[in-house]
Amino acid sequence: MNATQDPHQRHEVKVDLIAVVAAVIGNRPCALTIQQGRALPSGPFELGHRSLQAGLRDWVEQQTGHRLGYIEQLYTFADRDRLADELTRAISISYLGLTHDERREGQAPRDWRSWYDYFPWEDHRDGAPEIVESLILPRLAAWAEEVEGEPREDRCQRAAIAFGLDGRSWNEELVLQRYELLYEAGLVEEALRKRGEDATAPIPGRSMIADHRRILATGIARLRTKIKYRPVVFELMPPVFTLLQLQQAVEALSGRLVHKQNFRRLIEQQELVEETGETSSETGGRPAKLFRFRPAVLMERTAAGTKLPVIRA
Amino acid sequence: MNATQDPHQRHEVKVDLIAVVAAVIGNRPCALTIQQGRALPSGPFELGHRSLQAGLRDWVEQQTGHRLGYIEQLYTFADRDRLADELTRAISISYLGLTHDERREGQAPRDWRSWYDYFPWEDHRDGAPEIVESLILPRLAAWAEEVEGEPREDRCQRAAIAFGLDGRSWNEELVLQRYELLYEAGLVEEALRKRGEDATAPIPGRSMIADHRRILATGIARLRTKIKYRPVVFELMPPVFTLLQLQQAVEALSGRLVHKQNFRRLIEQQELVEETGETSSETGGRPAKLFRFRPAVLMERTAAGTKLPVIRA
DNA sequence: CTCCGTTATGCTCCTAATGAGCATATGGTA
DNA sequence: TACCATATGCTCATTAGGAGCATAACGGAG
Repeated sequence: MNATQDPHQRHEVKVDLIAVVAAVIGNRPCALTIQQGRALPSGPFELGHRSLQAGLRDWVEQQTGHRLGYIEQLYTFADRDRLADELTRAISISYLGLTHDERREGQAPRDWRSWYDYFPWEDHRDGAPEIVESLILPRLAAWAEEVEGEPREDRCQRAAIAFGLDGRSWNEELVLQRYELLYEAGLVEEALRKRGEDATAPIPGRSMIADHRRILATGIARLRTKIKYRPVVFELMPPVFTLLQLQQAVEALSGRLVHKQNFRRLIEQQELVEETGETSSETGGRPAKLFRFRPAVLMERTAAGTKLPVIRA
Repeated sequence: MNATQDPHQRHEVKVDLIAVVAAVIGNRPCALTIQQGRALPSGPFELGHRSLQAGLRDWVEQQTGHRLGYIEQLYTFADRDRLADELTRAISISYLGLTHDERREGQAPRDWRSWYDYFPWEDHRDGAPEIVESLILPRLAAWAEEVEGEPREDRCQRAAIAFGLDGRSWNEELVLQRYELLYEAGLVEEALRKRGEDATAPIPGRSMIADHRRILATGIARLRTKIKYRPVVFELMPPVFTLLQLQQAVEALSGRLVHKQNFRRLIEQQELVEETGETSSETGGRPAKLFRFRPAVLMERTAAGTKLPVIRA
C-alpha cells in the first residue's frame, strides 16, 4: 500500500498517552506502575483532554491516585507491532514525570517499583552486578557468534560499547541501547514472546506488557542524562534535605557511586542550594546541615547552556 | 466534557508528520521549505507508512524531491488550536533532519531558506542584530509594563534570560523560549492572526503557516544544543572539508563566532577528523589541509556521556 | 567521662580542559 | 619582492575535575 493510493481516506489513529513517573524512595529509584508492576500508567488521548499533558495527568491520577508535578515529553512510538488492527494504527506518546512521593495518611499506597527490578544490570552502585559477567556477556557473545564476518564484528562492538568492555568504561546513560541489544539478542522475555521459541530462558529482570519496559528504559536514560546538566534532581527531593540525601538520590538514579567531597563542591559552586540553618542528626554521625533548593536558580537553570569555544563580547 | 464520559467512543485523531530539514549552504544555516517558504514539508501519517520515520521521508521526498539521511524525532504537538474540527484532534509529530545539499544537475532546485529570514534576532555572528536593541527590547519592555507586580517581574525576568540582559550573556540555545516570548507578547505575525487586532505591526522575521515557525524554532534549538555534545555537524558537511569550513558551519548554526585556534584544538583532541593528505587553496591565504570525518568515531560518539563526579573502579 | 565509630566538612594537590593571544608558515597577488 | 590573508603551532593563565588527607561533631559503648 502506498501513501498516495488513497490520500483522502481518513485513517483512524489511536493515540495512547503513557507515563514514566519517577521517584526516589529510600535510596531506590522507582517507577510508578499499575497491574502489579506489569504496566506503566496509560490511557487513550481523548476529546475531553485539553492537551496531551492534561490527558496524561488525568490518566495517571485516575489509575494511581498520584497527581503529577513536573513532566516532560519523552518520545512518540508507532511501530508495526503496535498496529491495533488492519485499519488502525496505534501511537504512544510517552512522558517522563518527576515526583517526590509523600505518602499521606489515608491514601491508597502507590505501586512504586524499583527500576532495578526491571533492569538488574543497571545498578552499579556496588560494582558491576554479578549477572552481567556470569550471564549477560556470555549470552551476548554467543549471539554474536551466530553470524559471520562484518555482522559479528558489529554485534561485538555494540555489546562492548553498551557494557563498557575492552577497556571502555561503563556509561550509565546507555540504558536504552542495552535493553535494545538484549532484546535483539533474544535475551529478554518481551523478545521471546513473539518468536514462539520455547528455547532459551530470558535473563533476570522483570518484564512488562507490550513495550512498556522499553519506554521505561527510555525514561531512565533520559533522566540519567538530564540530571547532569539540569537541576532536575530537586523535583525528586523533599523540600528540605541534607547533601548526603541529595547525593544518594543521584547515586540511585545514575546507578553509580559518587565522590562525596567533589559532589559537594559541585553542588556548592553551582549555587543550587542554600542552608536552612537547621541540622539533622538522623544519619548517625555528625549532624548534617539541612538545605533547600534555591528557587531563583530554577528559572535561570532552564537557561544554562553548554560550551562552545565562543568569542566573548 | 470528561475523559470518562464515553470511554468507548473511538475518537479520530489526525496525525501529521512534519520535518525540519537543515543544511548549511554557503555560511547560511537553512531549512527546507515548501510553498515559497511559508511551510515546512509535512503530510498525514498513513496506513501505508511502515513507520513514522518512513512516512516522514516519503512526504519530504514527495514534496521537495529531497531524500533524507539522518533524522531524529523532535517533539509531538497537540494543541487546542490544532483542533481540525469538533470531533477530530490533530497531532503533529515533528522530526529534525540533517543533510548536506549536493545540488546535482537536472534536479529541481530545493527551496532552502535561511533560518535567519524567520528569526533575524538569532544571528549574532556580527554582534547582536540591530533590531534587538531598537525594536524587540523596547516592545518587550512595553509588554511587561502592561501588568503590575509579580507578573511584571516575571515578564521582565523572562525577557532578561531569553535575550541575555542585565549582565547575563546571550544563550544561543534559547531559540524556542525567545520565539514563544515574542509570541506571547504579540510581536510576531502568528500571534496577531487570531487576535483580530489591527493594532501593532509584527517585528521583522518571516512568518509561516499554522505553528510551523514554532516547530522550526524547536528544531534550531535542538540542533544548537546537540551540536555541542554529539558530532552531528558532520551530517551537514561535504565528505571532505577544511577546518575553517567546519568552523563556519558551526558558526552559522550557533549564530555566533568561535575562537579559531581553540576550535581546532577541540576538534583535534576529540579525534573526530583525519587528514586526507590533500590541501585546498580556495580560501585566499595559505592552503588549508583537507579533512574527513573518522567513521569509527561515529559509533563511539553516540555513546559519549557527560560528567558526574563518579568514583572510578 | 573518654574512646570510638560514623558522618560532615574543609582543604590541598595535581592534572586536564578552557579562554586568549602571540608568532610563524605558506599560498596568491600587486 | 613585499604584502595580504588564512593556516597552524604554541604559550600562559585560569578554571574545572579527580583523589584523598585532616578535622569536626554527635551518639554510644566501655
